[in-house]
Order: sequence, then C-alpha cells, then structure tokens
Amino acid sequence: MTARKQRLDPRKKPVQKRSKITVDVILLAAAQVFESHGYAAGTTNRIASRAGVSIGTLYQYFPSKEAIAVALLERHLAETDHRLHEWVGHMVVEQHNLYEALHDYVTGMLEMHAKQPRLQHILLEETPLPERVHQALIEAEQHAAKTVAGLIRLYPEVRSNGLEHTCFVIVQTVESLTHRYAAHPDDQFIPQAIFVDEVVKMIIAYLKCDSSSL
Amino acid sequence: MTARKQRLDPRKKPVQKRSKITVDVILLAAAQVFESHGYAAGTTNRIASRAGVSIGTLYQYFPSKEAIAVALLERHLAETDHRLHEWVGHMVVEQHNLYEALHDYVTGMLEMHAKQPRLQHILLEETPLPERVHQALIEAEQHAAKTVAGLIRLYPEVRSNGLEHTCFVIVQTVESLTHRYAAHPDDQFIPQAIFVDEVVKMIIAYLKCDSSSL
DNA sequence: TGAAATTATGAGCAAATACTTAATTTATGT
DNA sequence: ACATAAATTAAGTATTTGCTCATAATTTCA
Repeated sequence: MTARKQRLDPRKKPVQKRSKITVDVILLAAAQVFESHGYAAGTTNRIASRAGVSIGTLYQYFPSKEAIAVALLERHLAETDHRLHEWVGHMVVEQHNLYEALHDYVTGMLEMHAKQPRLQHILLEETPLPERVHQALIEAEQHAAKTVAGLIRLYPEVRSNGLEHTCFVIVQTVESLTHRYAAHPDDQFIPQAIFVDEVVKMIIAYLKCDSSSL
Repeated sequence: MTARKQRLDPRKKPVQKRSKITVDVILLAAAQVFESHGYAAGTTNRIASRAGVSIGTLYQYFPSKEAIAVALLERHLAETDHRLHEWVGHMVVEQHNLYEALHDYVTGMLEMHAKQPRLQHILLEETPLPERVHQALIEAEQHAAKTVAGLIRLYPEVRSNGLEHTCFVIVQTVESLTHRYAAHPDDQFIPQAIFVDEVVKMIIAYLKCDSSSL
C-alpha cells in the first residue's frame, strides 16, 4: 500500500515469446482486477493470481503496482490518439458537412469512453498517478484540440474570430460530456442518439453564433 | 486499509459542547489531511493526530474512515444546494437578462468547484463511496437541472421545443466544465473570465438555435 | 459534594499489502 | 547434448492500516 517506488525500471524486459505473452496476460488480468475491485483493492497478488502467474513473475516485468496502471493507461491513450487520426482520415477522404463531421467526432469519443468506462474511470480518477502521466494527458488533450480546430476551420459557416478559445471549450465539452455519459450508462434518462444529437447541436450553434450576442 | 465496515453508526453522538467542538475539529483535520495526502494515504491516525485528538476519540464519533469522507461530502453537497437556491433568489429579485443570469450561474458553479478543488476531487473520485451517496449525488444533479430549467423557461428568447433534454445537457455541461477547469487551475491556458464568457456564449447559442439547423 | 454520564486516551491487535529473494524450471543456440 | 541465459516460482519480510478496549479524565446535575 505504501509508496515505496524505489525501482523505476523493470528488472527484465521480455525477450522470448513466452514472456511477451506473460506480460500481455498480466495486463489483461490487471484490467479485469482493477475494473472489478478498484485500484486500492486491486492488489498485485490478486492480479498475478488472476493472470495465472506467480507474484514474482509480475514483479519481473513491472517494477511497481503503479507501473501496471501506467502501462494500462498508456495503452488507452494510444488508442484514443489512433481513433482521432482515423477520424481525421475519414473526414479528409469523404466530404462530410459540418453536422456529419461533428456527429462522427462525438460518436467516436462516446464509443471510446464507453468501451471500459469503469476501468477508465479508475485509472484516470481513482489512481494516484505520477506527474509525467498527467502532463501526457494534458498534452494529448491540447493535441486533440489543435487537430479538431484544423478540421473545423475549413467549414465556411464557422465564424473565425476567437476560434482558439472556441475549440478549446469544444474539446473540453465533448471530452467531459462523453466521459460523464459513458461513466454512468444506467442512470441516464436521455437515449444515446438524442444525447449525441443535442451535443452536436450545441456545438454547431456555438460555432456559428455572432460573438456580439449579448 | 481493509473494508471492515462492521459498524454503521457512531458509538456516541456529541451532546456536550466539548464533544461538538471535537467533531468539528476532526472534520477540519480530515479535510486538510485528505487534501494533502489523498484518500488512501490519509490515514485515520494521521487525521486524529492532526486534530490534536486521540485515535480512540475519532472512532467515538465516526464509525469508520469512510464515514468521515461521507460527512465531508455531505457538507459540500449541502453547500452547493444552498448556493443554487441563493442564485435563484437573486434572479427572482433582480431582473437580470439571460446573459447575466447564465453568467452568474456559471460563475457561481466555478467558484463552488474552485473552493477546494483537490479535496473535492479526492472525495468524489478517489474515494470508494457507498451506493447511497452516489444516489444522492445523482438526485442533487437532477434537482439542479429542474431548478435551472424553471428559471430559463421564463426568458422569451429561449426556444421551447425539447427544453427538457436541452437543460439536461446544459447542467451536465456546466457541471463538467467548471469541475474540470477548477480541478486543474494551473495548466489552463485560458483566463477564467474568458472561459466563463465562452461557456455562457455557447449555452445561449444553444438555447436560441433553431432545431432544424442541420 | 459526589456519583453518574459523558468524553478522551493510546498501546496494541489482526489483517492486509507491496515487494524481495533464493531456488527451480524452461528455452536457446551451438 | 550441453552450457548459458531467460523465465517462473512461492514462501517470506517489513511495514502499514483501520480499529478496539480497558482505563482515566472531565462534565453534569441531584
């Protein structure tokens, strides 16, 4: 439970096929254990046991419990980034209008967050993460904001003044709302289709609005 | 560390002035300790020590560590609710236009979340809370949505169709965005005034927009 | 005053927990 | 086949944690 955190690198990196599988199995088990027990109660022994691997093996490839959580999160970050670029690719190829483009974006983010909502929540909020991971998260978000801005800028109906701030708010909004919606899928009284539509409507209105509208 | 959770009620409720002070001191200390150590590392012994009270005394008035966190959170919930009703009072008395009203609302929520952002984050996200607390949180949010809807409805420039869903999205948006903004006050590259203004602008645009705007 | 009720004490327990290490098994390449 | 490197094992350590309980101090009120 204590933060010893002496070792920062794993003792071994997997070189044989066997151990690469072991690492994968451990991460898979960790995801399941964290998902069903939370971070604090997701003990390393339980993870090892679930992976069908001895606790010693686990500590060969992960220097600490924290390292496991970080590895899991990095995976998720990479996937989100991949998803975003996939979206950009689609937008460039197919000629979508603004509504369709934003609809795709919001839907994609919602699906992203809906995948393992509890695990993501645990990793992002319940787990005390090292500073560098927080930095990485912030940078990823800023990168996303720029990417979105680059695409949105192309649509003529979008007002151009203050687009910097506007896109920041939009990315934050989509991120927050989809995260929130996906995190509590049960106690929502709005169906997903309507929810996505409303969010898109709000963003479009925001993008078009005259800034002199007191 | 373990979740024993046998006892659900405190052994004693404070009846003398002395013990009432003790309870307050414990809660104050708990807030400080959680804020600086997080939930897991915010041990009951540390809380008692910080409060200048023996660990036994702490357990006279709080049956478990969890109970302390819940008490702290209930305090915060009550304050939020108070704040909301105060806002409604102001709106009814003074005749604000839509922009002013929403500006007050967003600012109020932001101040609310900015008060002890780290503590709130720890209590809301890092702490494993019992189900009934989650229920209370959801109910509080729905209550807030209805209150906001009741006020917004009065403004003639607001479109009337689908206001149910619209207000749900608005409350979620304000809640999420202010929470997020307040949680990471350092790494924001948008000043607070501009942030609030942008959010209000978005909401107003959303409230006015024609729903047939593909 | 003095006895009953309330409040405070803190050493210590039982139950974890993250992690180590010495020994063993399995794979690799020649 | 065989020596070396890689991978796995699981019993065990040191530490921490939430919490109890027997005792003592203080307050209340007759």
